[in-house]
Amino acid sequence: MAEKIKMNRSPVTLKDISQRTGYSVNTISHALNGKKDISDKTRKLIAETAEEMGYIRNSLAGGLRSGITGTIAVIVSDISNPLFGIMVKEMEILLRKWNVNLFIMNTNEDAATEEKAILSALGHNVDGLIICPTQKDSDILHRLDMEHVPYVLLGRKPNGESASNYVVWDDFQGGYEATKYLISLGHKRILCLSGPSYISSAKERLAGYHQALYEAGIPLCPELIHEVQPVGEDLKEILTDSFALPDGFTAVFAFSDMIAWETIYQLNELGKKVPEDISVVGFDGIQSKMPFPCKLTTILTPKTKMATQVVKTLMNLIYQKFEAVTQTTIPVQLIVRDTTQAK
Amino acid sequence: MAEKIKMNRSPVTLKDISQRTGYSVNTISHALNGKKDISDKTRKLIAETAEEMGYIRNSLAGGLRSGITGTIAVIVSDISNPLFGIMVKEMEILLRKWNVNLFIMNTNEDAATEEKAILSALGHNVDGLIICPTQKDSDILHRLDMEHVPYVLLGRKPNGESASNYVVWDDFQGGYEATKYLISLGHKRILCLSGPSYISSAKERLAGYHQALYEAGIPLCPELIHEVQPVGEDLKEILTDSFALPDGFTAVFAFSDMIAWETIYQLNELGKKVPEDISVVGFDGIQSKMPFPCKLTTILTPKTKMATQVVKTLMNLIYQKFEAVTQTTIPVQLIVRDTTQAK
DNA sequence: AATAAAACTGGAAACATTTACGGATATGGG
DNA sequence: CCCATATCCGTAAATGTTTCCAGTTTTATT
Repeated sequence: MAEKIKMNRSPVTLKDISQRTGYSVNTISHALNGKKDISDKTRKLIAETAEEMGYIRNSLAGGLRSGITGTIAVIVSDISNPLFGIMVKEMEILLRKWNVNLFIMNTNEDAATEEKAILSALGHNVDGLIICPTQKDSDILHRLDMEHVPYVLLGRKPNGESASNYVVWDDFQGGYEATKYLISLGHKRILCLSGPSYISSAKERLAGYHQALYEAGIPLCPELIHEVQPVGEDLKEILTDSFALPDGFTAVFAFSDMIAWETIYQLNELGKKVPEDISVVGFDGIQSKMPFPCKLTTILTPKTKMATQVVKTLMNLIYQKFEAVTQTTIPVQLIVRDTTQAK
Repeated sequence: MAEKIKMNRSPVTLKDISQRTGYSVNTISHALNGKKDISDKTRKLIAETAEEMGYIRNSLAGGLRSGITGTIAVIVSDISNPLFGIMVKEMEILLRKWNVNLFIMNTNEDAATEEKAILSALGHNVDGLIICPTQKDSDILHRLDMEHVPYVLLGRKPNGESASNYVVWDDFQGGYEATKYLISLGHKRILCLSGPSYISSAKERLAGYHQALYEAGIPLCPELIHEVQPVGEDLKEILTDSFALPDGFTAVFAFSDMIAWETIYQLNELGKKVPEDISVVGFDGIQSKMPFPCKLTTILTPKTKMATQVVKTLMNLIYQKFEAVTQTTIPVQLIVRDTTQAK
């Protein structure tokens, strides 16, 4: 952070209002904040003068003294991912009602960036954090625990036996239902395009996939399970290789809509039609909030509900000091559309 | 903002480091900030002690005294719109290098919300703002001018003769090229799905549309020009009505990719094929950053360039006090893909 | 060895607000 | 009329940092 050449605002302060009205700075503060015993007449006069003079409360000074800054940091992997965009928007609108402002930070799934972001947030004395953790082991969350900073994990459960508060979707259920549905359509060779195994949601979706296969008595084929990158260049190769397997594959379960779309695109490039040749199921249901022409069969994850629940949990932690651990799992829903059909 | 029950952090302060090392608070501050003459030995010792004690600079206190908070507010209509998501992400990553944090705020294209957001940002003493203004007349930008708060407009030019700094795409060029291209394919009845006329970018795109028609000697049909809402329920009606016109239409120029996608979807619902029956051109080129299966012909607006330029302009304003007005127009590019064909 | 300059460090004020505490005036009941 | 209580308001300390001003020690130069 370079050096700013000179201060350019000279905002009106409580002192200014004090001089104008004749009341003490203290009284002004109390009047504006509804504290203490101030006569209605005085309160009204002060409020009007403040308004007239264009007073804006200085959150830095207030926060410094009181410990409440009215700020929350939201730390996600990638705000340009509509999944996060939708939720962050929802949160921001909710929080504005309480005059709480949002810092937004991207980790890019990098642990060092995550740590830097969290420390920076702490330096700004945020009242709390909402974090979609990278889960590449880092002890930064422990630090938050140590310092008793309220935070809620978004979409991913903590590693190990941590008692962090979190809100997640039912990823196991989603993996299970997606796979079971494909099986019900007669598919047996289901390519699974998973996420990194250290991320809890990917782990659970994969467990759901396993469970569905197991219940249907279909043998598990490790060569049909791949970890792909968010926007993977390796996808084409995976598809080509999988077609070359002895039994090939007839369906794809992708762990995000982004991956599903990319898969459909690559399948087209390879001359395969969806759903005639290959069925594809996604995960997220981003489409439900955005009008894309391609109607993807997917697992719908309720994003508004998630955003609301996360905010509610955090506000409880901060303001009610509701110390009990709150861990919420939100059910998901299979949405059948146009990218799947019976084999 | 409710009341927080009690302070829960007791962070290590300069005073703590002072007591541990025996140096004055003043010296600690200077050592950590590279100011004044501090011996390398002392500086190193202080830095190590700070590190060891887990010191985090309190930006509130620092900002209060120095006037520099290391925060910037980004105010857009809708962070869940990937167009903004992509740019905000880019900005955040750029600014993190200077240890600058981003407040994100949604206006939802509402002037009152915009004003509230900006005032809130001022209360947090942001060093500057990046604003995609609603342009529904409000004098809030004047206030920023009055108070000499650095800000840069994003994607929209100021109303009237304001001397605001801005970075925009060449919307006129985009509107012109999109229309000209459709004309070159033999289209004469081009439905124009515009945005609100009080928004500068929409105005300019429409002017480009006019110009292209004019140059080609094609008469302007007011009934082919419609203002549509971001995610409009009225779209279906517009399309149906337009088909019912004496000469109908054979092509659509949509002012955003979102609208283009929605249009294609609705056209399919109406039994029309794209591009066989109707050609569609979008605006934004969101697809270029996201792998959707539908390859839309569109006007590509360089988003990374925009984000970089906005940040650069703002940083100049804040730190170099570069008072001259900076107004940048970034060229756009027609990308021909699969939703257009000759008539 | 004297003197100037450079290197190094501290004290205290300032930023704008909140809060703990206490003082003053008015109201009401006995 | 007196005391208790409620109502209304002010003083001063506190938050953690930066900055102004100044002081002391060390090094370099003649």
